[in-house]
Amino acid sequence: MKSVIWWIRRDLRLQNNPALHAALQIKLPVIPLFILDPKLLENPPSQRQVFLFNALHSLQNDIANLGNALIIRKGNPLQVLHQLFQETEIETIFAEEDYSPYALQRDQLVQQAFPLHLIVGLTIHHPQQVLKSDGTPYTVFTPFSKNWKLFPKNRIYTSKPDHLPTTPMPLSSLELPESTPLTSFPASEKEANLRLHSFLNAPIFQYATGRNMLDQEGTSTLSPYLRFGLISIQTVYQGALNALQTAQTTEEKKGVETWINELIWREFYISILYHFPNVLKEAFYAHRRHIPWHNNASELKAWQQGLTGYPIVDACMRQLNQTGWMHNRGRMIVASFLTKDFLHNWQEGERYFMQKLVDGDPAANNGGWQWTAGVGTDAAPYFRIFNPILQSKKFDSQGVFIRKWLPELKDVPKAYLYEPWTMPADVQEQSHCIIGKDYPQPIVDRSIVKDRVMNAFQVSQ
DNA sequence: TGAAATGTTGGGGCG
DNA sequence: ACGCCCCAACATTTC
Repeated sequence: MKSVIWWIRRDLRLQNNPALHAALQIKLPVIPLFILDPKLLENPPSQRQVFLFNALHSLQNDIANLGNALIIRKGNPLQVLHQLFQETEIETIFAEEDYSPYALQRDQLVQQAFPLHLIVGLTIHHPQQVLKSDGTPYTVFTPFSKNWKLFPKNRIYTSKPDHLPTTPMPLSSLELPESTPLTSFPASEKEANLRLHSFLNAPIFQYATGRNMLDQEGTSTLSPYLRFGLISIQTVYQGALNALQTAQTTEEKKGVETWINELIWREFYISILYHFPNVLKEAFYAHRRHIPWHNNASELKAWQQGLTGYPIVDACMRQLNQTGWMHNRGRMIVASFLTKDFLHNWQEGERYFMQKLVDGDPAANNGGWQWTAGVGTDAAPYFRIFNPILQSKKFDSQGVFIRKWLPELKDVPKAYLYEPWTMPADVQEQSHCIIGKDYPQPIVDRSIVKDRVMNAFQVSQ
């Protein structure tokens, strides 16, 4: 008897899974397969990889509860599939389509050798679908989002199947190494659904303002779960549409709409990477590819470690280092700081974020960095420079966030918290925080920043 | 999904 | 009553 492979890549879930749904339609035994591709594995493992392994463990349990077994194999996907096709009779392979340059190339090679059916599911719309009237891709967000909203949504909603027909012959599977759970992001499909629910329950209605507050839990924190598909974007989007129906005030409606916009930003950057894969190597705009960056190695290091002397920057970086996640407002602040205040090449920041972020996704991460640096699609103008002091006063108005991540500033009075270098010597002593010893002097003199950025960007034109 | 500089307006104090 | 100045609040411009 033949079987069907459900090749799992970025869709580690049972509920509302279009690829699994398609595989079940065939009415043959299903082989749930995950391939550990050495090209995508890191040593030592990043927090993202730990999250992935945790999620695989969880999926393994969920699949076992359906009377089937998740098969994990290690190696080049072509070779792994070749081996499987020799071990057992396989009718076809179903997988959710992935649009990163590496995934596209990999799947193209697999398709030349095997019957691989790619199903749309990573995004609501295929990147080929939302195009300008002349057939070329959008490079500006607003018209993209308008058009995106016009397209009818293909809604395949499938609840968790209650049975997964299994092959009569057991297939061998790799034992996953034990990995400790990430405290901030327990990796299971159930957790993803819980997070969506609690977000839709209240925070989404204040999202328009709440999303900016560093000291509040105003965001969904779904990004790692969407990154690996522990929840479906369709489920998430439908939840938001339902919230839109129940929104009472215009403010609440605005909150929901703002969040939906963020989901569209996600698809916008996936689309940009799909149509312009070169953005992973260079700035989207040719005239922004030769900026004379300052690129100081010790400044980069201070930024990475959260030791720049600017509290909000350091707090955000330490949140990233410790949890593998950073608030979106924080990402903008620290990215602006690296690329503008330090005038450091955005690609170095992009790389560091990819190393550290549990939700690190090449499309969104690249898009965000090019946006902040002012070198990419629909980018912030290059002269838009975030003032870390103003930003922290605005979005961490009580200083709760700074104190949480910078224990050395715990006792610093609020009046000096945002600019600790202004503390008189006696106050430094009283608050057990000697500037230059317990907490660094600010590394860059912000009064030179704007001129330096303006010069660098003008030279590059 | 800036920030700072510059411009405009309007209310109140005051001679 | 009126003009003048000051200045905060808001709007516009500039990078």
